[in-house]
Amino acid sequence: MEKTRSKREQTRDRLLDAALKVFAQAGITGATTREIARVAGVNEVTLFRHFQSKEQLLEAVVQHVSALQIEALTNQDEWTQNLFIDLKHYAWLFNNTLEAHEDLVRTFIGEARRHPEAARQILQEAAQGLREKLIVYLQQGQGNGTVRADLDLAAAVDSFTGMLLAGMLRRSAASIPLDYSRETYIDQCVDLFVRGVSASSAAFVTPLDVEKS
Amino acid sequence: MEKTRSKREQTRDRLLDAALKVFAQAGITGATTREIARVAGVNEVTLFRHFQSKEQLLEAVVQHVSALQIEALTNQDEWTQNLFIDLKHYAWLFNNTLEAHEDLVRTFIGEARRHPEAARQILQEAAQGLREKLIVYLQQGQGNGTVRADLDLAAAVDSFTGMLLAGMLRRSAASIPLDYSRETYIDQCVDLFVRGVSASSAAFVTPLDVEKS
DNA sequence: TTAGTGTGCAAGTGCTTACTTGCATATTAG
DNA sequence: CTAATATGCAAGTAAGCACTTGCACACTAA
Repeated sequence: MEKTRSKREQTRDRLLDAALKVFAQAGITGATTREIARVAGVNEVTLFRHFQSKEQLLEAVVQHVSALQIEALTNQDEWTQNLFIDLKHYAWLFNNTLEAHEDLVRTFIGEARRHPEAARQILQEAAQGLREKLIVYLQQGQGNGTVRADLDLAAAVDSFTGMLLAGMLRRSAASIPLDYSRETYIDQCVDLFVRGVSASSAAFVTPLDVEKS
Repeated sequence: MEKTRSKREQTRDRLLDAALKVFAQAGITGATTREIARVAGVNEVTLFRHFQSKEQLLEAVVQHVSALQIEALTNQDEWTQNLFIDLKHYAWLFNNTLEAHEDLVRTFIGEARRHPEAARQILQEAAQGLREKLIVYLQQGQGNGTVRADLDLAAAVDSFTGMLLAGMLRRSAASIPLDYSRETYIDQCVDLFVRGVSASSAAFVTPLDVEKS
C-alpha cells in the first residue's frame, strides 16, 4: 500500500507540474486537458481519474505551487543595513524570479478577474512573505532614522515591486526596442526609490552617485 | 451609394466596438464570435461578412482603438513647471485611464506573448504619446536644473507609469484587502518619484510635506 | 422597374473541447 | 496466490467552436 500510494502521488505531481506549465504558456482558458496530459506523459483519462475537472485541477495546481518562492533573502544576516545595497540585492532577486516565471505572471494577471480565488492565492503564496519582510526592514530604517517617518511603508514596498514588475512586463512584451538596458532600469529604480524614501536625502549618497560623477 | 456605404460602416463600427468589449472581458482566446455578434446586435454571419476571421477581426480592432487615448494633457499650457503638481496631475489622469480600461489592460498583458503584434500596437497607440511628452517635460527640468542630470529619463518615466500600472493591477486583482487607500498609493508614488528625480532634493519641499508635518 | 447590396435567418460542416465508459494489463499488498 | 489498485488504450458523447451555404427580405441606385 505504501509504494502504491507513492506511485499514485508521483503521477499526480507530474500532472500538477505539467498543468502549471501549460496553464502558464497557453493561459487558463487556452489550456487543454489533452495537452496537460501529454506534457505529463500520462493518458488524458488518468488526468480525470486524479482530478474531477479542469477547474479543480487548477485549484490543486494553485495550492501546490512552490515555483515562485523566493526562498533566499530569508535570513536577516544578509541585510547590510545599507538601504541602497540591500534594496538593490532584493530588486535583482525579485526581478530574476519574475523573469523566470514571466508566463505564469502574465497568465494570472490576465485571468485574475475570471479566476479571482486562484489569482489571490498565487499572489499570496508568491509575494506576501517577501513583502512583509521588506516592510519590517523599512520599519527598522524608520526606527534608526534612515527612512522617512511620514511614509506608508506597505504602499512604498508595493510601488517598489510594482516598478520592477512593470519593467519586466514592458521588456518582454514589447517588440518595441527599449532605449535602455535592463540593468539601467533596475539600478535606476533602486536609485529613485532609495532617494525617495531616505530621510535627509541631501546627506545620503548612493554608490551610484560615485560611479556616475 | 453614399448612404449604403455609411450603413455598412456603421455595422462595422458596432462590430469593432463589441469585439473590443468582448475581447477585454473574456480574453482573446475566450472571446467567441457568437458573443461578439450578439453584443453588436447583428447576426454572427454578418461578422464573417465583414471580417474574414476572428484573427483578422482582432487586427482591425487593434487598429481601430481610440479608447485608451488620454487626449487631455496634450497642451503644454497645463504644465505649471512645478514637478510635483504636474506629475500628480499626470498620475491621476493616467491612473483613471488605466482603471477605466482595466479589463483591456489585463487581457493584453495576459495575451501579449500569443498576440505580440496586437499587444505592441495597443501599447504604442495608448501610451507612447504621453510617454514622449513626459520625457520632454523632464528634459526641460534637466535643462533648468530642477531634475537630476544623471538620469535615464525614458527609464524614469517608465518606472513612474509602472508604479501606477502595478498599483491598479494589485488593487483590482486582489480579493486581498489593501492596507492603504488608492489616494495614499498614488500620491505617495508621486512623492517618491519627485524626490527621486529632483536635483538638490534637500532644498525641494513638496506640498505633501506641508500637509503631513 | 431592375439590378445590386447589406443583412437576417436556419441550417449545417468539420473540428475541438471537457469528460466518460469498458476493458486489458501491470504492479503491488496481504 | 489473490485481490485490489493504477494506468493505458480505444472509443464515444454532448457540447461548443470558427466558419460556410443558401435563401429571403429590405433598401437603394440607375
